[in-house]
Amino acid sequence: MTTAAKPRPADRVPDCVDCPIRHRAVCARCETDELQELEQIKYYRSYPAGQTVVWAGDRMDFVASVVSGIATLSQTMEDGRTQMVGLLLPSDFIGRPGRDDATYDVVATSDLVVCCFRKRPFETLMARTPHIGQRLLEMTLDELDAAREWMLLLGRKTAREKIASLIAIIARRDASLRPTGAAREVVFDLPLTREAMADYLGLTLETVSRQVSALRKEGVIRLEGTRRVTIPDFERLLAETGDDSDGGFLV
Amino acid sequence: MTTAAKPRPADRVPDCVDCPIRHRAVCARCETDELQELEQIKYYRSYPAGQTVVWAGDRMDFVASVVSGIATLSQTMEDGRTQMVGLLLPSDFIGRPGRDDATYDVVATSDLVVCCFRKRPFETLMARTPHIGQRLLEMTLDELDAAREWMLLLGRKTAREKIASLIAIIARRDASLRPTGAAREVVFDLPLTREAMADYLGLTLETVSRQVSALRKEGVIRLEGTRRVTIPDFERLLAETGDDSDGGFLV
DNA sequence: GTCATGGCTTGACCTCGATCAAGGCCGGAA
DNA sequence: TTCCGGCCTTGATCGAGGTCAAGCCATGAC
Repeated sequence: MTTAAKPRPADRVPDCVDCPIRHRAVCARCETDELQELEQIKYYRSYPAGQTVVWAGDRMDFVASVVSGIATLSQTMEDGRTQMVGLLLPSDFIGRPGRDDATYDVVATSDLVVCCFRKRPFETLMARTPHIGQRLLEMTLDELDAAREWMLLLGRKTAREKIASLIAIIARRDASLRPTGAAREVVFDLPLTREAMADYLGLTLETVSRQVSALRKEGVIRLEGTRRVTIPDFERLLAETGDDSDGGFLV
Repeated sequence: MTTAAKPRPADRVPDCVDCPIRHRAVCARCETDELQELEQIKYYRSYPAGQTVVWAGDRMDFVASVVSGIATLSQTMEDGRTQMVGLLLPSDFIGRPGRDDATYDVVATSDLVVCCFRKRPFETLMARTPHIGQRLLEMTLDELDAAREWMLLLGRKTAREKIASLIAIIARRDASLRPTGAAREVVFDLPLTREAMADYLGLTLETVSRQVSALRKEGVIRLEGTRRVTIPDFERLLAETGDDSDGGFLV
């Protein structure tokens, strides 16, 4: 369906790292007109670390995709107990086509840049462009698997296993994992405060702190400051997660 | 897009209660050919209560939709700890297009009838029929919301709140809720054993039993036998769930 | 009838993680 | 420099829920 006559925007933005949705859902498979249409309804927003992007219950007139930085998705009970229900990393999707009100709080954990699309036009475009919907279905199914994996963690794992699991997941996802050090060490920064980790794991921040200290004292991890983590032996860490030896988390 | 010339199968199966996917995803919006195609790749299976329908890791060459009965979705750790991650009621979808191996155990909790579709043809049909994918996206997003709501329950609620929440959810879903008794009482049967409830709530069966007894002794619920529950005052039950007063769970 | 079985309840006890409290560390403002 | 506030650590204590154990009750086999 590619129109040869028109210039192809895909050529202008070959890698398109600035806008994951367009890259992952559209570039590779859709034609020029749709790309241009997406271009017209998109805009960028950025938030400093700590700022709330969306409050649960707010009206949302856009959907968005994380470009850089980290955000969290969380719910809070009347009495203040809060549970994080998702961690949003670059390329993750925010918002739900077909729903007008936000269900969760979205908070920027680090400085954050998102690529927004006005919701109505996006929905219209989606209705006409199956690829976008299919890509979204794929992403949603992945998120569902991650949520269910997390249910096992929240319901059945011990505090120590929870901490080990979280560290393993973040380590796996983190870019700096790839250039593995000579000694197969993994080094990365925790993108979350102890409190945020507690909210994610269904623990208190004191318990998080104690368990992190315990893992450090036993040599499962090493710490520089409170954020920078070195994992000398990834297998050993995995053994602490309680997961099956081989793969474990899909997150 | 309806073809006037051909007989419309939708007329033959106006309510189509025997096959929710076809009904909800297709009947109302797609044309004859697709309906007939679905017809050709579908078949029914039934399982007695207690039987495992699919084991995690099994190869799955079908997707399916619950026609009647109740099934559960659960994961088990190496040492036997298990966590239920979903409750499948009639019209719920089983399986994931694009994935060949089952991620979770599916167990029939009551006698169960499912409507299966051979996976490859279903995927092919889906690629050509946007409505099916859209419907599936909608259902998946709902499941994701339910899973996240459950994460709050697992991570932050007390045993008593968990039990109250589960009872409220089941009561809401249950058909016999509608013909509300004169005194606004709600009566229904728990479709789960105490052990299954424990697996769902991240508790032990003893704790479930104790908390159910406590709610009974305090008059929040009444019991006939162990399964049949009467809720004399639904508001009072809701007050025990820890949820916001108004709506609460979307499940 | 009796026996076995599966599902449930209840009690006694213990442990893991929450709670309460104090203090350390570090970076930024004055 | 000092001071302050955010973030983190550690200790002491408490309690919700887990664990272990005994027993109940209904059903079905024999």
